[in-house]
Amino acid sequence: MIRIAFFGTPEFSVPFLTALVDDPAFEVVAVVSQPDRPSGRNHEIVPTPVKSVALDHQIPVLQPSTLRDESVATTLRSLDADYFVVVAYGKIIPQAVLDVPRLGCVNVHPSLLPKYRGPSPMNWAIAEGDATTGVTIMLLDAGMDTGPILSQTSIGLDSDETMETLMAKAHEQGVPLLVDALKRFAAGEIVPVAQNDELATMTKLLDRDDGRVNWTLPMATIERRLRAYQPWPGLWTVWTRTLPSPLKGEGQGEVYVRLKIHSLQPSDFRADLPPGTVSTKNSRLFVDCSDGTIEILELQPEGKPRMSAEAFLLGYSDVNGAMLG
RNA sequence: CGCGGGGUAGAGCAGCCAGGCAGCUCGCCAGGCUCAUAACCUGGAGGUCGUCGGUUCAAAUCCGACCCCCGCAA
Repeated sequence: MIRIAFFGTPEFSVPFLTALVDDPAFEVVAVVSQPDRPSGRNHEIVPTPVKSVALDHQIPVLQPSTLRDESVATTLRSLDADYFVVVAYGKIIPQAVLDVPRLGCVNVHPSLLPKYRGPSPMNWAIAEGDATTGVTIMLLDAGMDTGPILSQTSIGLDSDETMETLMAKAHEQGVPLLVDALKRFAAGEIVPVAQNDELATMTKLLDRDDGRVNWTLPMATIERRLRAYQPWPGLWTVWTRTLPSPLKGEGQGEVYVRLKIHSLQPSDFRADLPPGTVSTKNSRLFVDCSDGTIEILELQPEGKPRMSAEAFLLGYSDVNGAMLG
Protein backbone atom coordinates (compact mmCIF):
# COMPACT_ATOMS: atom_id res chain seq x y z
CA MET A 1 0.00 0.00 0.00
CA ILE A 2 1.38 3.37 -1.04
CA ARG A 3 1.06 5.97 1.71
CA ILE A 4 0.06 9.42 0.48
CA ALA A 5 -0.43 12.83 2.02
CA PHE A 6 -2.59 14.96 -0.26
CA PHE A 7 -2.05 18.72 -0.54
CA GLY A 8 -4.90 20.63 -2.16
CA THR A 9 -7.45 23.34 -1.61
CA PRO A 10 -10.08 24.27 -4.25
CA GLU A 11 -12.74 22.34 -6.10
CA PHE A 12 -10.26 21.50 -8.85
CA SER A 13 -8.28 19.29 -6.46
CA VAL A 14 -11.22 17.21 -5.30
CA PRO A 15 -11.51 14.61 -8.11
CA PHE A 16 -7.81 13.82 -7.71
CA LEU A 17 -8.23 13.27 -3.99
CA THR A 18 -11.30 11.08 -4.33
CA ALA A 19 -9.60 8.94 -6.97
CA LEU A 20 -6.69 8.28 -4.63
CA VAL A 21 -9.03 7.54 -1.75
CA ASP A 22 -11.04 5.10 -3.85
CA ASP A 23 -8.02 3.23 -5.23
CA PRO A 24 -7.04 0.25 -3.01
CA ALA A 25 -3.39 0.65 -4.01
CA PHE A 26 -3.22 3.88 -2.04
CA GLU A 27 -3.80 4.95 1.49
CA VAL A 28 -4.38 8.65 1.97
CA VAL A 29 -3.03 9.13 5.48
CA ALA A 30 -3.53 12.88 5.72
CA VAL A 31 -4.82 15.88 3.83
CA VAL A 32 -3.16 19.28 3.94
CA SER A 33 -5.24 22.27 2.91
CA GLN A 34 -5.19 26.03 3.25
CA PRO A 35 -6.66 27.43 6.46
CA ASP A 36 -10.39 28.08 6.42
CA ARG A 37 -11.04 31.69 5.61
CA PRO A 38 -13.99 34.05 5.87
CA SER A 39 -15.94 33.80 2.65
CA GLY A 40 -19.32 34.45 1.18
CA ARG A 41 -21.72 37.29 1.76
CA ASN A 42 -21.51 37.35 5.52
CA HIS A 43 -17.87 36.45 5.75
CA GLU A 44 -18.62 33.16 7.34
CA ILE A 45 -15.73 30.80 7.87
CA VAL A 46 -16.17 27.96 5.40
CA PRO A 47 -14.03 24.84 5.01
CA THR A 48 -12.08 24.42 1.77
CA PRO A 49 -13.60 21.94 -0.72
CA VAL A 50 -10.70 19.55 -0.19
CA LYS A 51 -11.11 19.70 3.57
CA SER A 52 -14.82 18.88 3.33
CA VAL A 53 -14.14 15.80 1.24
CA ALA A 54 -11.35 14.68 3.56
CA LEU A 55 -13.61 14.95 6.58
CA ASP A 56 -16.29 12.95 4.77
CA HIS A 57 -13.74 10.16 4.47
CA GLN A 58 -12.49 10.52 8.05
CA ILE A 59 -9.03 11.53 6.86
CA PRO A 60 -7.04 13.73 9.26
CA VAL A 61 -6.73 17.31 7.98
CA LEU A 62 -3.85 19.72 8.56
CA GLN A 63 -4.27 23.42 7.83
CA PRO A 64 -0.99 25.08 8.77
CA SER A 65 -0.76 28.80 8.08
CA THR A 66 2.82 28.23 6.96
CA LEU A 67 4.89 25.22 5.99
CA ARG A 68 8.08 26.96 7.06
CA ASP A 69 7.75 25.84 10.62
CA GLU A 70 9.68 23.04 12.27
CA SER A 71 6.64 21.68 14.11
CA VAL A 72 4.80 21.31 10.80
CA ALA A 73 7.75 19.48 9.27
CA THR A 74 7.84 17.17 12.27
CA THR A 75 4.18 16.37 11.94
CA LEU A 76 4.57 15.68 8.22
CA ARG A 77 7.53 13.39 8.85
CA SER A 78 5.49 11.40 11.36
CA LEU A 79 3.08 10.47 8.57
CA ASP A 80 5.72 8.18 7.07
CA ALA A 81 4.42 8.97 3.58
CA ASP A 82 5.73 7.58 0.31
CA TYR A 83 4.37 10.53 -1.65
CA PHE A 84 3.11 14.01 -1.09
CA VAL A 85 0.65 14.62 -3.91
CA VAL A 86 0.14 18.32 -4.58
CA VAL A 87 -2.81 19.58 -6.62
CA ALA A 88 -3.54 23.32 -6.46
CA TYR A 89 -2.51 23.58 -2.83
CA GLY A 90 -1.97 27.31 -3.08
CA LYS A 91 1.38 27.80 -1.40
CA ILE A 92 5.01 27.24 -2.34
CA ILE A 93 6.32 24.10 -0.68
CA PRO A 94 9.72 24.70 0.97
CA GLN A 95 12.64 22.38 0.45
CA ALA A 96 12.45 21.09 4.01
CA VAL A 97 8.99 19.70 3.24
CA LEU A 98 9.88 18.50 -0.25
CA ASP A 99 12.52 16.30 1.36
CA VAL A 100 10.07 14.54 3.67
CA PRO A 101 8.30 11.86 1.57
CA ARG A 102 10.23 8.75 0.61
CA LEU A 103 9.52 8.87 -3.14
CA GLY A 104 9.06 12.61 -3.53
CA CYS A 105 6.42 15.27 -4.02
CA VAL A 106 4.29 14.72 -7.09
CA ASN A 107 2.47 17.65 -8.63
CA VAL A 108 -0.36 17.84 -11.13
CA HIS A 109 0.01 20.84 -13.43
CA PRO A 110 -2.66 21.45 -16.08
CA SER A 111 -0.44 22.47 -18.98
CA LEU A 112 2.18 20.96 -21.26
CA LEU A 113 5.22 21.90 -19.19
CA PRO A 114 7.56 23.67 -19.62
CA LYS A 115 4.89 25.81 -21.26
CA TYR A 116 2.71 27.84 -18.89
CA ARG A 117 4.43 27.41 -15.57
CA GLY A 118 2.77 29.31 -12.75
CA PRO A 119 -0.67 29.68 -11.26
CA SER A 120 -3.08 30.09 -14.23
CA PRO A 121 -2.10 27.69 -16.99
CA MET A 122 -5.59 26.77 -18.15
CA ASN A 123 -6.74 30.38 -18.27
CA TRP A 124 -3.71 31.21 -20.36
CA ALA A 125 -4.21 28.40 -22.84
CA ILE A 126 -7.72 29.63 -23.58
CA ALA A 127 -6.82 33.31 -23.59
CA GLU A 128 -3.98 32.72 -26.04
CA GLY A 129 -6.24 30.72 -28.34
CA ASP A 130 -4.03 27.61 -28.24
CA ALA A 131 -5.19 24.52 -30.12
CA THR A 132 -3.82 22.17 -27.50
CA THR A 133 -2.82 22.16 -23.87
CA GLY A 134 -2.46 19.27 -21.48
CA VAL A 135 -1.79 17.87 -18.05
CA THR A 136 1.66 17.18 -16.67
CA ILE A 137 2.56 14.95 -13.72
CA MET A 138 5.90 16.04 -12.30
CA LEU A 139 8.20 15.90 -9.31
CA LEU A 140 8.33 19.14 -7.37
CA ASP A 141 11.61 20.88 -6.79
CA ALA A 142 12.34 24.23 -5.22
CA GLY A 143 11.38 26.22 -8.34
CA MET A 144 7.97 27.16 -9.62
CA ASP A 145 6.81 24.18 -11.69
CA THR A 146 10.37 23.46 -12.77
CA GLY A 147 10.75 19.84 -11.65
CA PRO A 148 11.31 16.75 -13.81
CA ILE A 149 8.37 15.29 -15.69
CA LEU A 150 6.94 11.84 -14.97
CA SER A 151 4.13 11.78 -17.46
CA GLN A 152 2.15 14.04 -19.74
CA THR A 153 -0.99 14.02 -21.84
CA SER A 154 -2.35 16.55 -24.31
CA ILE A 155 -5.84 18.01 -24.49
CA GLY A 156 -7.46 19.52 -27.56
CA LEU A 157 -9.08 22.92 -27.09
CA ASP A 158 -12.33 23.66 -28.89
CA SER A 159 -13.09 27.07 -30.34
CA ASP A 160 -15.74 27.57 -27.68
CA GLU A 161 -13.71 26.12 -24.82
CA THR A 162 -14.39 27.63 -21.40
CA MET A 163 -12.68 27.14 -18.07
CA GLU A 164 -15.56 24.92 -17.06
CA THR A 165 -15.23 22.57 -20.02
CA LEU A 166 -11.44 22.60 -19.87
CA MET A 167 -11.38 21.73 -16.19
CA ALA A 168 -13.67 18.81 -16.91
CA LYS A 169 -11.24 17.58 -19.56
CA ALA A 170 -8.29 18.08 -17.23
CA HIS A 171 -10.02 15.91 -14.66
CA GLU A 172 -11.04 13.26 -17.14
CA GLN A 173 -7.51 12.83 -18.46
CA GLY A 174 -5.46 14.03 -15.50
CA VAL A 175 -6.90 11.80 -12.80
CA PRO A 176 -6.01 8.47 -14.44
CA LEU A 177 -2.68 9.94 -15.53
CA LEU A 178 -1.83 10.76 -11.92
CA VAL A 179 -2.93 7.39 -10.59
CA ASP A 180 -0.90 5.58 -13.25
CA ALA A 181 2.20 7.72 -12.73
CA LEU A 182 2.17 7.21 -8.97
CA LYS A 183 2.02 3.45 -9.35
CA ARG A 184 4.59 3.15 -12.09
CA PHE A 185 7.08 5.55 -10.51
CA ALA A 186 6.80 3.66 -7.23
CA ALA A 187 7.53 0.47 -9.16
CA GLY A 188 10.60 2.05 -10.72
CA GLU A 189 9.11 2.05 -14.20
CA ILE A 190 9.43 5.78 -14.89
CA VAL A 191 12.61 7.77 -15.35
CA PRO A 192 11.87 11.46 -14.70
CA VAL A 193 12.76 13.74 -17.61
CA ALA A 194 14.15 17.20 -16.91
CA GLN A 195 12.31 20.15 -18.41
CA ASN A 196 13.94 22.25 -21.10
CA ASP A 197 14.06 25.60 -19.32
CA GLU A 198 14.69 27.46 -22.58
CA LEU A 199 11.16 26.62 -23.73
CA ALA A 200 9.57 27.68 -20.45
CA THR A 201 6.87 30.33 -20.27
CA MET A 202 5.24 31.76 -17.16
CA THR A 203 1.67 32.67 -16.28
CA LYS A 204 0.70 35.17 -13.63
CA LEU A 205 -2.06 35.02 -11.10
CA LEU A 206 -5.15 36.70 -12.49
CA ASP A 207 -6.49 39.62 -10.54
CA ARG A 208 -9.70 41.59 -10.57
CA ASP A 209 -8.45 44.19 -13.04
CA ASP A 210 -7.61 41.55 -15.63
CA GLY A 211 -11.36 41.22 -16.07
CA ARG A 212 -11.85 44.86 -17.01
CA VAL A 213 -12.35 44.94 -20.76
CA ASN A 214 -9.86 46.91 -22.80
CA TRP A 215 -12.00 47.85 -25.78
CA THR A 216 -8.98 48.81 -27.85
CA LEU A 217 -8.14 45.12 -28.21
CA PRO A 218 -9.31 43.03 -31.17
CA MET A 219 -12.65 41.22 -31.05
CA ALA A 220 -11.07 37.76 -30.98
CA THR A 221 -8.93 38.58 -27.95
CA ILE A 222 -11.88 39.90 -25.97
CA GLU A 223 -13.97 36.89 -26.88
CA ARG A 224 -11.23 34.48 -25.76
CA ARG A 225 -10.83 36.29 -22.47
CA LEU A 226 -14.53 35.91 -21.77
CA ARG A 227 -14.05 32.15 -21.99
CA ALA A 228 -10.71 32.18 -20.16
CA TYR A 229 -11.58 34.36 -17.20
CA GLN A 230 -14.42 32.24 -15.80
CA PRO A 231 -15.62 31.96 -13.17
CA TRP A 232 -13.32 34.72 -11.97
CA PRO A 233 -12.51 37.56 -12.61
CA GLY A 234 -14.98 37.37 -15.50
CA LEU A 235 -15.33 40.23 -17.95
CA TRP A 236 -16.63 43.59 -16.83
CA THR A 237 -16.68 47.20 -17.90
CA VAL A 238 -17.76 50.50 -16.42
CA TRP A 239 -20.51 52.73 -17.75
CA THR A 240 -20.37 56.33 -16.61
CA ARG A 241 -24.06 57.02 -16.57
CA THR A 242 -25.62 60.48 -16.43
CA LEU A 243 -28.82 60.29 -14.45
CA PRO A 244 -31.80 62.21 -15.84
CA SER A 245 -32.87 63.60 -12.46
CA PRO A 246 -30.41 62.99 -9.66
CA LEU A 247 -31.53 62.82 -6.07
CA LYS A 248 -31.01 65.94 -4.03
CA GLY A 249 -28.21 64.50 -1.96
CA GLU A 250 -26.30 63.05 -4.88
CA GLY A 251 -23.38 64.70 -6.63
CA GLN A 252 -23.32 65.70 -10.28
CA GLY A 253 -25.91 63.19 -11.42
CA GLU A 254 -23.15 60.91 -12.69
CA VAL A 255 -22.91 57.39 -11.43
CA TYR A 256 -20.56 54.53 -12.28
CA VAL A 257 -22.38 51.36 -13.25
CA ARG A 258 -20.29 48.23 -13.32
CA LEU A 259 -21.50 45.84 -16.00
CA LYS A 260 -20.54 42.19 -15.91
CA ILE A 261 -20.54 40.62 -19.38
CA HIS A 262 -21.75 37.05 -19.43
CA SER A 263 -22.03 36.39 -23.12
CA LEU A 264 -20.89 38.14 -26.29
CA GLN A 265 -20.04 37.41 -29.89
CA PRO A 266 -18.11 39.15 -32.65
CA SER A 267 -20.57 40.73 -35.04
CA ASP A 268 -20.74 41.31 -38.78
CA PHE A 269 -22.42 44.61 -38.09
CA ARG A 270 -19.90 47.44 -38.19
CA ALA A 271 -20.81 50.60 -36.31
CA ASP A 272 -17.39 52.19 -36.98
CA LEU A 273 -17.33 54.08 -33.71
CA PRO A 274 -14.42 54.71 -31.34
CA PRO A 275 -13.51 51.65 -29.20
CA GLY A 276 -15.81 51.30 -26.20
CA THR A 277 -18.74 53.12 -27.78
CA VAL A 278 -22.17 51.54 -27.34
CA SER A 279 -24.66 51.36 -30.16
CA THR A 280 -28.03 49.67 -30.36
CA LYS A 281 -30.03 48.31 -33.23
CA ASN A 282 -33.25 46.28 -33.25
CA SER A 283 -33.11 45.72 -29.48
CA ARG A 284 -29.56 44.44 -29.75
CA LEU A 285 -26.54 45.82 -27.93
CA PHE A 286 -23.20 46.48 -29.61
CA VAL A 287 -19.83 47.78 -28.46
CA ASP A 288 -17.00 48.72 -30.79
CA CYS A 289 -13.46 47.51 -30.25
CA SER A 290 -10.28 47.95 -32.30
CA ASP A 291 -11.17 45.85 -35.32
CA GLY A 292 -14.94 45.66 -35.37
CA THR A 293 -18.13 45.55 -33.38
CA ILE A 294 -18.96 43.07 -30.63
CA GLU A 295 -22.52 42.15 -29.77
CA ILE A 296 -23.28 41.78 -26.07
CA LEU A 297 -25.81 38.99 -25.58
CA GLU A 298 -26.09 38.69 -21.82
CA LEU A 299 -24.96 41.00 -19.07
CA GLN A 300 -25.48 41.98 -15.47
CA PRO A 301 -25.56 45.45 -13.96
CA GLU A 302 -24.03 45.61 -10.49
CA GLY A 303 -26.57 44.54 -7.89
CA LYS A 304 -28.99 43.15 -10.46
CA PRO A 305 -29.61 39.66 -11.75
CA ARG A 306 -28.10 38.64 -15.05
CA MET A 307 -30.30 39.46 -18.04
CA SER A 308 -30.43 39.42 -21.82
CA ALA A 309 -29.25 42.45 -23.76
CA GLU A 310 -32.83 42.96 -24.94
CA ALA A 311 -34.15 43.11 -21.38
CA PHE A 312 -31.31 45.39 -20.36
CA LEU A 313 -32.17 47.86 -23.10
CA LEU A 314 -35.80 48.07 -22.02
CA GLY A 315 -34.77 49.57 -18.72
CA TYR A 316 -31.47 51.26 -19.60
CA SER A 317 -32.09 52.66 -23.08
CA ASP A 318 -29.86 55.64 -22.29
CA VAL A 319 -26.84 53.35 -22.67
CA ASN A 320 -26.97 53.98 -26.41
CA GLY A 321 -24.01 56.12 -27.39
CA ALA A 322 -22.27 55.72 -24.02
CA MET A 323 -18.54 55.15 -23.74
CA LEU A 324 -17.55 52.08 -21.75
CA GLY A 325 -14.18 51.59 -20.13
C1' C B 1 -21.89 42.38 13.82
C1' G B 2 -17.14 43.17 6.72
C1' C B 3 -19.06 47.04 2.67
C1' G B 4 -22.92 48.09 -0.83
C1' G B 5 -27.27 47.75 -4.55
C1' G B 6 -32.12 45.79 -5.19
C1' G B 7 -37.64 43.47 -4.65
C1' U B 8 -43.48 48.19 -8.26
C1' A B 9 -48.24 43.95 -14.20
C1' G B 10 -45.18 38.27 -17.97
C1' A B 11 -39.76 41.05 -18.82
C1' G B 12 -36.63 45.39 -17.91
C1' C B 13 -37.21 49.95 -15.30
C1' A B 14 -39.16 55.10 -13.30
C1' G B 15 -41.77 56.97 -9.17
C1' C B 16 -39.42 57.21 -2.88
C1' C B 17 -35.15 62.11 -0.84
C1' A B 18 -39.97 66.32 -0.75
C1' G B 19 -46.56 61.18 1.61
C1' G B 20 -51.86 62.88 -2.21
C1' C B 21 -54.87 59.39 -9.47
C1' A B 22 -50.24 52.96 -10.25
C1' G B 23 -46.47 55.11 -14.54
C1' C B 24 -42.63 54.10 -18.90
C1' U B 25 -40.55 50.78 -22.64
C1' C B 26 -41.36 45.86 -24.32
C1' G B 27 -44.34 41.60 -24.44
C1' C B 28 -49.52 39.58 -24.48
C1' C B 29 -54.97 39.88 -26.34
C1' A B 30 -58.48 42.24 -29.86
C1' G B 31 -59.17 45.37 -33.94
C1' G B 32 -57.30 48.72 -37.78
C1' C B 33 -53.76 50.30 -41.55
C1' U B 34 -49.99 48.83 -45.22
C1' C B 35 -47.52 45.89 -51.59
C1' A B 36 -44.55 45.28 -47.39
C1' U B 37 -41.96 45.18 -41.98
C1' A B 38 -38.78 43.23 -35.43
C1' A B 39 -43.13 49.25 -38.98
C1' C B 40 -47.42 52.34 -37.61
C1' C B 41 -52.52 53.48 -35.31
C1' U B 42 -56.65 52.34 -31.82
C1' G B 43 -58.57 49.69 -27.85
C1' G B 44 -57.92 45.93 -23.89
C1' A B 45 -56.40 42.41 -20.14
C1' G B 46 -52.83 41.94 -16.51
C1' G B 47 -50.82 44.78 -9.65
C1' U B 48 -51.32 41.64 -2.05
C1' C B 49 -45.94 48.10 -4.95
C1' G B 50 -41.43 41.34 -1.03
C1' U B 51 -43.95 40.24 4.21
C1' C B 52 -45.70 41.92 8.92
C1' G B 53 -46.42 45.91 12.07
C1' G B 54 -46.21 51.40 13.23
C1' U B 55 -47.03 56.87 12.14
C1' U B 56 -50.85 59.63 9.28
C1' C B 57 -57.05 62.24 7.15
C1' A B 58 -53.93 59.73 3.49
C1' A B 59 -48.12 55.24 2.69
C1' A B 60 -44.99 52.25 -3.20
C1' U B 61 -43.14 56.81 -0.64
C1' C B 62 -41.75 58.04 6.37
C1' C B 63 -40.33 54.53 10.87
C1' G B 64 -39.33 49.35 12.86
C1' A B 65 -38.74 44.10 12.25
C1' C B 66 -38.36 40.09 9.01
C1' C B 67 -37.93 37.24 4.12
C1' C B 68 -35.64 36.91 -0.64
C1' C B 69 -32.16 38.31 -4.95
C1' C B 70 -27.50 40.44 -6.35
C1' G B 71 -22.51 43.17 -6.56
C1' C B 72 -17.96 43.88 -3.75
C1' A B 73 -14.78 41.48 -0.63
C1' A B 74 -12.27 36.76 0.55
